[in-house]
Amino acid sequence: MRLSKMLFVTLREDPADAEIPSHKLLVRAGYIRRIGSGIYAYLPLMWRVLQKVSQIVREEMNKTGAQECLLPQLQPAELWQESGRWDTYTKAEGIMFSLIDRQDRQSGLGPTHEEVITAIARDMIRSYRQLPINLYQIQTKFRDEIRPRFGLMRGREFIMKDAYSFDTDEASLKETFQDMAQAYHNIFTRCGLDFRPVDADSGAIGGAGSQEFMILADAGEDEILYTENGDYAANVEKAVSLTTDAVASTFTSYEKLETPNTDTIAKLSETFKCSPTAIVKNVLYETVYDNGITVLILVSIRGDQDVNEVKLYNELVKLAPDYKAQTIISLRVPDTSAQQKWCSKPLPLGYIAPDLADDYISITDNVVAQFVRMVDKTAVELTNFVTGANESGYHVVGANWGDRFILPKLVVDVRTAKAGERSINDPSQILQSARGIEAGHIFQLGTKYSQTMGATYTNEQGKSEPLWMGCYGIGVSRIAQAAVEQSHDENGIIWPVAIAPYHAIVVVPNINDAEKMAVAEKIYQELNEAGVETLLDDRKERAGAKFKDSELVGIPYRIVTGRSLSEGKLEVVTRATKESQDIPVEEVVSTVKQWVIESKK
RNA sequence: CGGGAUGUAGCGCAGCUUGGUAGCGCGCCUGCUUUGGGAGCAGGAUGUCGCAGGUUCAAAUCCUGUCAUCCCGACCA
Repeated sequence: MRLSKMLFVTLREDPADAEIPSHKLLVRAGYIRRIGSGIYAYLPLMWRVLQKVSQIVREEMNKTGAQECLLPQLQPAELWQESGRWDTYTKAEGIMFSLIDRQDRQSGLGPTHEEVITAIARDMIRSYRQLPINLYQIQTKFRDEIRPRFGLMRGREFIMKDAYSFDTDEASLKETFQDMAQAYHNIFTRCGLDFRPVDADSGAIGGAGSQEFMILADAGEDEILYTENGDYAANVEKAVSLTTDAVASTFTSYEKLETPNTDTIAKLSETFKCSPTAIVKNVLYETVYDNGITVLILVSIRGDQDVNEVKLYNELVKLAPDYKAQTIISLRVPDTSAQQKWCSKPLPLGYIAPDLADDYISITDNVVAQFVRMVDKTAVELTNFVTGANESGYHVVGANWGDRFILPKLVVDVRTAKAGERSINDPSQILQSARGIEAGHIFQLGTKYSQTMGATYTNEQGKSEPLWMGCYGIGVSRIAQAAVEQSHDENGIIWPVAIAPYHAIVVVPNINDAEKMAVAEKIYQELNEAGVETLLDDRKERAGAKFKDSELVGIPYRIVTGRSLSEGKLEVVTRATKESQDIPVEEVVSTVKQWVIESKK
């Protein structure tokens, strides 16, 4: 491709609406343009990158025996009502765009395709002889993100590969899951990315084991904890660790003491000169289930620990049947205005004890009149601990479970693991922290969808069994931007060769020099014929501008028909290392071709 | 949805306090010169000042409403 003919517009200044380097660079280098909030046009250069990524994904998926197909984006509401996800996905804070057509039919734009694929499986899979089978597609997905941001990182419309597997039983599903984990490993490696697979929370999609593939970058929205020896890696939402030991309490007898202005753990530990690990902190949460019932939760946890809201969320989902609900709509620490809706009298904030009386909750419709009391494992073993006295300005010391306080029946793990703590797999390993961009997520769904939607097969004994399902996503457009986030410098993008829009660019410093132009044309042609995807910068620009652009756009190899041509040589520059070398004209094509082949290994 | 901010030329911004009929840089077009690190000179084109009301002789500027976008939070397969 000749740049003079290409839709190629670069910007000298950062766009005002971009925050992170990858977003700024993709816009500046002419890869993407914003059309609406969270909606982007993929311009010619970007489309080539996306196709490169897609092709790698496709090849690795095909290698596992998975089959490509294309599913509808416009999906009837009935399908989602069947699986029970219509309300969760469209209600209040839902993420599905929904619409009503002229026949008054309700549909949604697919944020994911479990329902569609399960319906197909229900219709088409009859026998164990057809299993296992794995179907995938690469296409645009829609999510009504509350707050799109960072360009393609969190868009409302984005490209994703999603695969759905069907197996006869759990063991077979686990094998498929392992195959996918390996395929993902291959995909990210081939894309030239620095990544890490981590244990993950399954979130709203449900299911058992799940693994995320994180592309490491400081701008990542997720924190991951891992050990140096690679034994353990998990999203902080899911991570577990060995806590530091509690320092024994110095109090020996139960006492209520006046403690004015000590409404935080820090102040309390200062006042009593005691370790935060000798304190039981009681945190109040408010959750709303999908049937409108509000429940107040009191979590007791060791003073130095923080509540992990994802873990807490999962514990509360388990309680949903108790309230005749299916799932949770919201979970938060209630602010003053939220408290007013159910509080019968002012809460002793900062001084709450595990036995805060239920009569703080006024009797109202849709609000459960008792607190759900939970204790985190870190607080269970504490003795003679310090905690609130349920009265502003007072704490109690020397308290014990089973004595002054009843140990809540719900003993749970809802603490946030932190860097610096010991690994559960190998206590000699200390957890490290890194930021990551979630670019892939694989789930073992089990029979959740097949059961609710009646997708069954007949086994060898002639008995009808639900299909065992797995689902496997990869953010194709997200990978493309994450690659830039991970690999750029002050001059622009540095694409890994495998996903660069072009491998090489031939720059002619002065197109008026007929001889140099002729050599450039020839090299350009020969490179393309040799399979090196090459651009020719034949624009009527000065050399400086062309060099700047080639660096901004991030093409791996630049070939310049310049001064050294008088000695029969061309200057070849590697974008990533800035290394420059003069290579005899007749060797340039074979050399660059070899570099491209090498760099893809 | 809560908090904060911004909408003026293709892009980045000034002008608004104190109303007087719109400007700068980059980009774009033409010509000449220049030609290996975002060139110089000369000339030129481009605006419903987000939208709708209102106040006023007069509104980019003041008032009211509304829409959009971005940031922080909540949320997020």
